[in-house]
Amino acid sequence: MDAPNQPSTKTQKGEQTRALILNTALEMFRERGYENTTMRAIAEQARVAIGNAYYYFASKEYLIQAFYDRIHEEHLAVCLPALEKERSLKGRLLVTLRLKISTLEPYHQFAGVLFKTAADPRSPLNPFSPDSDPVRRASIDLFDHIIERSKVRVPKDLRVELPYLLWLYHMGIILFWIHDASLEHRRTYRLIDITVDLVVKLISLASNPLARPLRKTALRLVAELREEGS
Amino acid sequence: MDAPNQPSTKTQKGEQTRALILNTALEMFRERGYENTTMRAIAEQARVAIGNAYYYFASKEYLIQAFYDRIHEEHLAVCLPALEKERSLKGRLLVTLRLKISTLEPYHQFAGVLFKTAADPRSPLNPFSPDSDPVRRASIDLFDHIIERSKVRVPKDLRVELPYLLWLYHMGIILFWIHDASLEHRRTYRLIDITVDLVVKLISLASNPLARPLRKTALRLVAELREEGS
DNA sequence: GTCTATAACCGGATAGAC
DNA sequence: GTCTATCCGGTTATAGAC
Repeated sequence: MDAPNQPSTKTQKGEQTRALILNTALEMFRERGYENTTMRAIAEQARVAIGNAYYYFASKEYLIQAFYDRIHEEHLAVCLPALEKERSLKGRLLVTLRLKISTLEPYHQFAGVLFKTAADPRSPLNPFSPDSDPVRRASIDLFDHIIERSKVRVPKDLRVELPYLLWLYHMGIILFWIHDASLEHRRTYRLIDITVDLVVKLISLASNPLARPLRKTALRLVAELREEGS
Repeated sequence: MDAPNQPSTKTQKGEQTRALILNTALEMFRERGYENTTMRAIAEQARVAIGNAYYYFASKEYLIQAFYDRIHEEHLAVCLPALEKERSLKGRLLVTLRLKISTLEPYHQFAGVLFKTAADPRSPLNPFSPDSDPVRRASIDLFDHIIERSKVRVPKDLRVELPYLLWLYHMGIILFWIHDASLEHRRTYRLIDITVDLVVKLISLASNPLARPLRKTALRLVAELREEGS
């Protein structure tokens, strides 16, 4: 079952061409920014016809969707090995978030566009949209893995929602990073240090049996907000 | 000192033309949405040349900036009288937020675009950008007024940051509303009810002398995040 | 199923005359 | 302040080749 934006690159060659176009585009985005890179220029640089670019990517925005996938893969590649050495939840979260930011680093100036389109509820690039389902799931799964293989014990009800909540939190960090103009994004790293500490403490507090009623209420609210429609 | 996007409409006639274009645009946005309304169509409907529209609004997006101003004015007009009858902080926040949503109501389907552009750090429409300074200040001032004329007592350090924090909170509510597809946006109103209650309780907790150290830490974090640059 | 080449459409934005 | 003409780039359409 292919997503509508992934026009079934069935053949070997098709796969290659698709990758070629995407790589070319991402490189150009990094170097000159998104707006300054025209579809014509991407096609020319990749030495394909412009129609071909549109054959693989329904629109310029879909190149961004593909970028999400790419980033997630790269992040996993560095993150999973690093996680092997960390068993505390705090350490695991720190590693994950820091590596996420460093993976995104080369694209900082281009990242504004990401969230720009991502914030439109009708855009397929909205991380909550159906089109983003696969990446989002994969990303949430990572947080599930982080909890699962850590030493923490959390109550079942919280355990279920926690990966999603941590994913939301991580989106917040990225949003901050996008706006962060400090040198080497030190403020983002500082924010990570501070908030990871808070988050872990909060989880521990919420796991206390005494906090059960409050936790139930809070989780009901969360569940309600996640619902779609009516 | 005029903002760069407000090309000094000094003359009577200029003021009129500007208003005409803006009104026409907003009406068309409401009826057919932002993307489906072309600058050409706006100009035609308003019976001005397209170049003239660009004389008053540097880009199509700047019409949105003007929309912010307009909404804020309308909100104030209904909100201030209603606030006269409410002295409790909780009641005042409820009134303010509910009226904000109802003021925005006619523009719900067009609102996606707002946050779309608003999320781009380089966009002048970003509510944190210098161009948005006047509206943002005015909006934060409203929250200052809400606290000031209410019965609550909050410690000085918190008092200073509170208007900004409440403004942020209100932005979060709007973001939720934009994504809210429920009938008559009931979920947003429910969210307001629940969270206003939480917020007020939290303020009261944070005002407790025992909470002083924690409050100091939290406020330092907030202050740090607000800083610009380096 | 992939891919090319080319022309055309559409709408945001700009230039320069008046 | 206002207009017309033009540019530019995303996107589509066409028609055909491997």
